[in-house]
Amino acid sequence: MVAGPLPTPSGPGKDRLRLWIRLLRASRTIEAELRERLKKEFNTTLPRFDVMAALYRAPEGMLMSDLSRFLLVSNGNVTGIVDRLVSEGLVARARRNGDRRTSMVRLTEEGVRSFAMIAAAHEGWVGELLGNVSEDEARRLTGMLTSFRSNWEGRE
Amino acid sequence: MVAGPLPTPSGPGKDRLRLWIRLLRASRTIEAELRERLKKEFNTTLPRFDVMAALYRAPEGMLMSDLSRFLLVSNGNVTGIVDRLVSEGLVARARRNGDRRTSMVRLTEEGVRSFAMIAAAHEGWVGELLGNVSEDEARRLTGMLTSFRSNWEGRE
DNA sequence: ATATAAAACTTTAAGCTTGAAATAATTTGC
DNA sequence: GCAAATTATTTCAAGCTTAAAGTTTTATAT
Repeated sequence: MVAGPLPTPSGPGKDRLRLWIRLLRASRTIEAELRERLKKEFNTTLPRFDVMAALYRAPEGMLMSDLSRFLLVSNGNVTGIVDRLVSEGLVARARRNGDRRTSMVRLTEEGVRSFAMIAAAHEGWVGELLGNVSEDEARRLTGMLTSFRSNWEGRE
Repeated sequence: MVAGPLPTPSGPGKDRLRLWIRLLRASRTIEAELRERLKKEFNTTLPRFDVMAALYRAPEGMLMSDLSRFLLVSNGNVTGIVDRLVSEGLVARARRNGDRRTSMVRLTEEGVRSFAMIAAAHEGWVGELLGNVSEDEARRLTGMLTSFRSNWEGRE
């Protein structure tokens, strides 16, 4: 849904539709640029970066279900991404004694080192790509987005 | 990149990073909900909807390359989606006399009817999902997003 | 004219994504 | 204790996505 159904929609509710289209186009444009740079500079992907970022925040590890809930993606999806990260030695699964259904997933030492480097570049890129948003404006926008995010928290 | 590298980043440039994370989470949350409803209510997908929306705006048709540029996705991607829409009778390709490399892609009559129905529901959903954003706030947010979109237009 | 380059698409391989079905382990209700 | 339900995860099929390589057609430069 990058496009609106009509060139310039108007009428009740059209302002929200237009907002949604802009929001989506903005995030897709930035996302595409970040994905390209991750590939070119670090030979990695956005989903891998997402998973590693989540794990970096949780040194003690996360359950697969926590990961998928946090990343807003399906369970099966995370399985595949983690599989690949494990095969590259960036992530490790550890079976737990308590509950043998679950496995704690965490970054390896190499994973931590690797992510730290990528994250630093990533932050710089975002700063660059959003360079024409002033810090003040960024805070205000963030506030507005947060306010309507709260309507969604815990939904299902 | 739904997650930040640290729970609460702070320092120079962190406001833009936080904005980006919020932007991405907001659009992914809404996107996921719309995708689910498109599937449940109309047995279709977001990419199909995107393509049809673009074609609905252009009754005379669009070139494949125009479509992919407009939708911000790769050429090969559009080929597959259009293939499926053609096989379902919603879209038609028409070879042009002038340049035999290109084909004009357009909605069929059934495609137009189908899209009109889906688009009406879609607009309602967006209105609902962004219900707690006032119309005025929506216009202001749209303006802010547009201003930094302009930095990207025509980039490559 | 004719090679060369450019343009418009399609194809391909690898990976991402979902929803649904399948497995396995744990918890709950009798 | 044991069947039934629940929970955590993986597997699967279908479709989406990209970048790169391949095809066909058109434009350009000798």
